[in-house]
Amino acid sequence: MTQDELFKVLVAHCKEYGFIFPSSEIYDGLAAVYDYGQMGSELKNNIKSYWWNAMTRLNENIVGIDSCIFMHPRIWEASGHVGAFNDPLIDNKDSKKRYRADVLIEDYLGKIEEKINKEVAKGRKKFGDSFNEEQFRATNPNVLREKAKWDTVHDRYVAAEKANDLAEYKNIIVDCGIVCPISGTCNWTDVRQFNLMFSTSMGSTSEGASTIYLRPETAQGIFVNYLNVQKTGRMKLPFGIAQIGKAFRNEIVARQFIFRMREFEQMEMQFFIKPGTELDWFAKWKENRMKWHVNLGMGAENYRFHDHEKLAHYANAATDIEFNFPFGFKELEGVHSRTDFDLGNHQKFSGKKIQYFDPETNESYGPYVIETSIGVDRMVLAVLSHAYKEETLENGESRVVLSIPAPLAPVKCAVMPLLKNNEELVGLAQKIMDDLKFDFNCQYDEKDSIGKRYRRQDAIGTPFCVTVDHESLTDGCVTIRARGTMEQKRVAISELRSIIDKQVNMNNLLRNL
RNA sequence: GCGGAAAUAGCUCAGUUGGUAGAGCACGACCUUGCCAAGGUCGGGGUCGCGAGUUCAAGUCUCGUUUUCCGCUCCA
Repeated sequence: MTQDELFKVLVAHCKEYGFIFPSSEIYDGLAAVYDYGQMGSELKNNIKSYWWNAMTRLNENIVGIDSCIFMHPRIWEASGHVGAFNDPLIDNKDSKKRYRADVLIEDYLGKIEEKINKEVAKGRKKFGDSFNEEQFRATNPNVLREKAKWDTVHDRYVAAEKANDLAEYKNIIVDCGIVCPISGTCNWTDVRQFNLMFSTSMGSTSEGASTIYLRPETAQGIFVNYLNVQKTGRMKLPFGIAQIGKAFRNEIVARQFIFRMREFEQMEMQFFIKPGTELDWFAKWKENRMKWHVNLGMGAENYRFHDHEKLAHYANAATDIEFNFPFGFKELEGVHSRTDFDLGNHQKFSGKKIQYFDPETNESYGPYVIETSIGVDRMVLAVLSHAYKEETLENGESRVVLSIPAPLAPVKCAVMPLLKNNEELVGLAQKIMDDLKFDFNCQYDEKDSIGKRYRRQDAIGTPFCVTVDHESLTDGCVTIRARGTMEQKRVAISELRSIIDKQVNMNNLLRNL
């Protein structure tokens, strides 16, 4: 099976066994939005819990918050999202190429400048030492003609930009005869604005309403609460704030199942530090985060760092932790050194002083930030795509098994009576179920043959199956069967809890960090 | 967003030159069954993605639309 086929089969498996459904499916679905089903939400919760506890419990200087999706609109100006996420785009209908309309016009203006410069150079050559550039520019007809053209276009461009007049952008492009460099034609679509942020309005009356955005990242909720947390938590640098929450991006193309969705969930931690120490902390968090991933036991060879050569406007160091998905190594988590870009801008835009008074040096400064940011949905996909296996058994039959790391598995244990028409077996199985359900997510199943029930549990990644037979009624023992090896052992009912706990308890994972 | 392909039962699919929708698996009930799925009997389930049009008649032809997949594009 190719990786491509594997991916398709995985998507089907996710739907069939209640992990992930297309959103609004009975209404034909909604593009690039997916819902988590009864199994998927358990898996997702377990992943979040592994991250949250690793951050907030294992680090005394990291605390968690839960900020809102709605935030003051000015926050997105301060963060740079309003500027950077708003591009006027235009397509050439012949070459099918897409351009930024403003860039096309600026390039055109640049070409006119080039022409003028050429004329000036010609004049300089012609007149030699007696050349007076100012006078030449003011009198030469060729220069004057080009300069007039430049002025007209530039004025229109500036006005259009100021008024955000998309139709005028297109008029300028058409009027100037700007052509697509690929097709050479002037066959353009209308200019459209692609704002990656979703917006809605707050206020119940239309005249009193203001536009607010659904957050495109959770990080800003942490930055705007920096002062609150630092003061009320009596936090001293270095310290971190962790958060798990939904974010929304109106992606032009959202595809690859839950890898790129329009509504997604992030787990972000912003670590505040003294300026100048950022590269040390950056290296430390890189290592720390990689350890968290590898600790799940899905194979160190399936992860790699991808250091950014080209840095975003806010960063002075950045790396991705990539995972070997069925469609190749792709970003799973980002670790960024964000300098004081965010806090500094919030200080500027809000007018509130956002500084840290360092009691050791008696000086005040704006903290620097190391960010770790991981997509929960990508993490779910990483776990599922790694876990999915089709095995051929010794007897020639095949089984589908999800080798999900046991602490992350949605169901930890299935309890089943060997026969369903026996009141005693059913009664004992239910008694065991009632006992274990306080410690683990358990499933009771009495339908179909025992082998079939085992396969059903394999397909959702349940680490243990417990089977009650006639002997159990007298000897107090049951058969426990392991997902990975399919091996069965006879154990005392009283030991069940500790046997299962050993494998599925998340604290054992955390202890290895 | 552009181009191409696809959409029939929960799943995988069949359905002839247009003539009132089928199979296997799955699902439910009962029987059978002593540990790695698919034994028996009976049963439920589809306005063929949605909306128009052509036609005496549309799952089938035409147009539109939605969703998915592939390629391009985009991804501070």
